[in-house]
Amino acid sequence: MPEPVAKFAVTVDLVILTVQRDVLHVLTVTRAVPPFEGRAALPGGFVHPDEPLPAAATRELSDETGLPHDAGHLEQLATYGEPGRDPRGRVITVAYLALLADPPQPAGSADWTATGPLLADPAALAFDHHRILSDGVERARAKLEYSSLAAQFCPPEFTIAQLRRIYETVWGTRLDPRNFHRKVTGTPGFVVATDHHTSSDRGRPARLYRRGPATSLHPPLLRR
Amino acid sequence: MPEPVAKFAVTVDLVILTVQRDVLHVLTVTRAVPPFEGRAALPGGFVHPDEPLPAAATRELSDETGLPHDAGHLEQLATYGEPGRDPRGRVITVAYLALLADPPQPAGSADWTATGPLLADPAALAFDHHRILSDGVERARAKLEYSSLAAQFCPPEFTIAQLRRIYETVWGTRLDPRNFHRKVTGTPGFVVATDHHTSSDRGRPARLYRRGPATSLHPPLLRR
DNA sequence: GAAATAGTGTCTTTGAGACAATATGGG
DNA sequence: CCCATATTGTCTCAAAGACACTATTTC
Repeated sequence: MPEPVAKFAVTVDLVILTVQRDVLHVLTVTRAVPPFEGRAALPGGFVHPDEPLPAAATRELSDETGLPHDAGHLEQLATYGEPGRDPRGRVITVAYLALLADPPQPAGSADWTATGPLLADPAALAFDHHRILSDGVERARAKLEYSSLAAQFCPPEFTIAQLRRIYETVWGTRLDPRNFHRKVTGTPGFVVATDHHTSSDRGRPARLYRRGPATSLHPPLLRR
Repeated sequence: MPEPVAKFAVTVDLVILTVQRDVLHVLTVTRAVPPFEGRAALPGGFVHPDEPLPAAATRELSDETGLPHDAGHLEQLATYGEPGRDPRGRVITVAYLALLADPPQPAGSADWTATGPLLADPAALAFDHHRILSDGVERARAKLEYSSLAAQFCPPEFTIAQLRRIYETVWGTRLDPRNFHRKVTGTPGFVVATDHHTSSDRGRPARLYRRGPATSLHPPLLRR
């Protein structure tokens, strides 16, 4: 006796993070219709019938940012399916985490929002998006420790100080510039030196680096 | 113009790991019907209409093992939804990872299978379960480094040597018993000493410990 | 030259790894 | 006693953190 198989609406929601002016920002959209009309929410949308989940995430990402499909870093975060998380009915959402370097100003009702106030107020975002954002930010924080992901927040060429400010912004800590420099340049494959330098606004010009081939950091760069 | 919302069958699949006789095992079921009839698969089942995802995972876990709902460790692993991963149609599965200490022999067609051969042969398991198992084992391996999860593979009271063999089994490495002992007993909250001892089969009797309150390890216990 | 930032060198401390030495049970 | 395993101690090395010092730019 085969029991009837329940079917569910499935969406993809995106936590798209970037660092702007030394503040961690997330892309939000303002909801134009109930429920949560006028409230900020994470961008997302329904998965198409024959669409792979990563394809849906990539599609939403470029729709919302206007960036090409291969821009930045994208990984699956987690899946949220509490009955009642959407007042309209049962919706299961697969959340993805994206990290971008200096993306363009988005079109439509989308905008970059500082994560600080959103994390402090559990009701600032619609649905259970506060929880999803919290999980996304925590994942990003944790991965900076043992992966080279921080460089995904930087443009193709960047200084060690820029990379350090990424860590300081995401972690909310201070790092010793000198020890950080030694650690980063001493980890094989993390960054690759170019022969370009910044035209310094103040102080000695800094060498520019590119992302190296390494994906994981051994030993890790631990938070205090 | 609201586009029609596609609906999907959603299942929960389980990677249930345990260590038996110094070998990492996973719970598998033998499929009784096509597709993949007679092939081993991870246990799982459809999510009920108003059932939270963790509830579905817990339900499947106790159905398959006969264990109470609060036994062992259970966490969400990842979600797999490739069109075509199930030949019968589009099915999205939310995979969970469970870690158990000396569970009972399961009933029905379920059985404990050594992970080694399953990981070596991508076609040993039905569907995309090879990928799911690989991800689950890799998650467990990684989490042993920076969490106290290894103790979840141990009975309520265990020796440091038992705990060490968990690490050696899951990682496939050798660890120095003396350095491991210092590290584990020196990490606050990882293990708590009891005043019980083993009745030694050979050698000096070992003190028995319980799981401590700590959940994360700082600094981590890194693989070589 | 003064100020600012980049980058190097050095010392101290912490913790991992190697391994000797000691403790305590069973034959 | 001998053997095996548990547990402690000691030494060495690698890497993190503190911080003096040098380098190179703008003003």
